[in-house]
Amino acid sequence: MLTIGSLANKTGTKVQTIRYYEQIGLMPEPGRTEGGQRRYGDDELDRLAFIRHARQLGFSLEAIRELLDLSDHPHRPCLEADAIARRQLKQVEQRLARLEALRTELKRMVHECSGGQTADCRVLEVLRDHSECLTDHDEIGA
Amino acid sequence: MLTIGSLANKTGTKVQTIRYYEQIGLMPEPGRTEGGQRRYGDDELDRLAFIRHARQLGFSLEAIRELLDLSDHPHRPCLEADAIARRQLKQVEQRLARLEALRTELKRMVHECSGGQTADCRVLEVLRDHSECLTDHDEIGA
DNA sequence: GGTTGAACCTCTAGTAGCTTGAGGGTGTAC
DNA sequence: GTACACCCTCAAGCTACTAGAGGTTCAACC
Repeated sequence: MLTIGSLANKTGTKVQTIRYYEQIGLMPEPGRTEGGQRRYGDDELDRLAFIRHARQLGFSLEAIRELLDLSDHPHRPCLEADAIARRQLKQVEQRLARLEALRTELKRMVHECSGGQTADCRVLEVLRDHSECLTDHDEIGA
Repeated sequence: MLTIGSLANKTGTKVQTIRYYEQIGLMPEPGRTEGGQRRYGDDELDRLAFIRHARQLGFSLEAIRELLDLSDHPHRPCLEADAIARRQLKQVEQRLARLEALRTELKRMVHECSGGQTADCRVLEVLRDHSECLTDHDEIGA
């Protein structure tokens, strides 16, 4: 039986985060001691490890909810899980493309900085003059 | 003189976002008509364009605040602006490295999916078994 | 001059995915 | 039996916006 703290340690999660996952129904309500402290078993450890791993891969909590649900029904076809992963892969590739464009522009800014006064600063100039910019207008979130 | 709506159009910003920037002090309080509607001039247009461009490059609002401040003092040395940009570049490169690792793992998951039952699903299996995972434990935000 | 309708106003609350803090109770080792 | 690390709940805060309610103003047209 694990306390919430040791579960947190084993999974690289913060204690508050575990309680948060319970609150939103991603983790089940665990057993409690007489005094009301949570105690966890191996099932919960596995489930939390699954969640954290998926989070590290960038899956949203909603996607993880679906994946856990699929994982709980081993006889359903796995097309759905596959679709979720493909969606995630696509998103990752889009973000990569955007970040690569940003890196290019940032590198250009930094390399052209003369080290003089801000009046001549290439960094500020580039930011001021949007016309030199390659990136498009729509999305911002990285 | 521009209304908030046309300023929004010209810069690819939402009206609410402009008001938000004003609220947090990133945009100045503009002049108003007798009826109380905001009216903007070219200075504000430039400032907002600067902000949006910097946001597209992934700078945080706090970083942008510093950059605007530097931009307002053309005779200060530009080392600071350069440092902010370098910091940003570093962050972008870190995120790129992480995303590339994610892409690799996601691709592996997706390509190995057999299309059978969830019980045999490679996607879920990989998520369950953290030991196959290459990514490290610390940061999660993409 | 009157009327219409798009665009404007303020204020509040919601989004994701947590994190932080206040104020207090529990469990265990010595 | 007492110290103290750990646990509890509840509420609020974070970033960077976005959405909606309920009401007002502007500009064009007749």
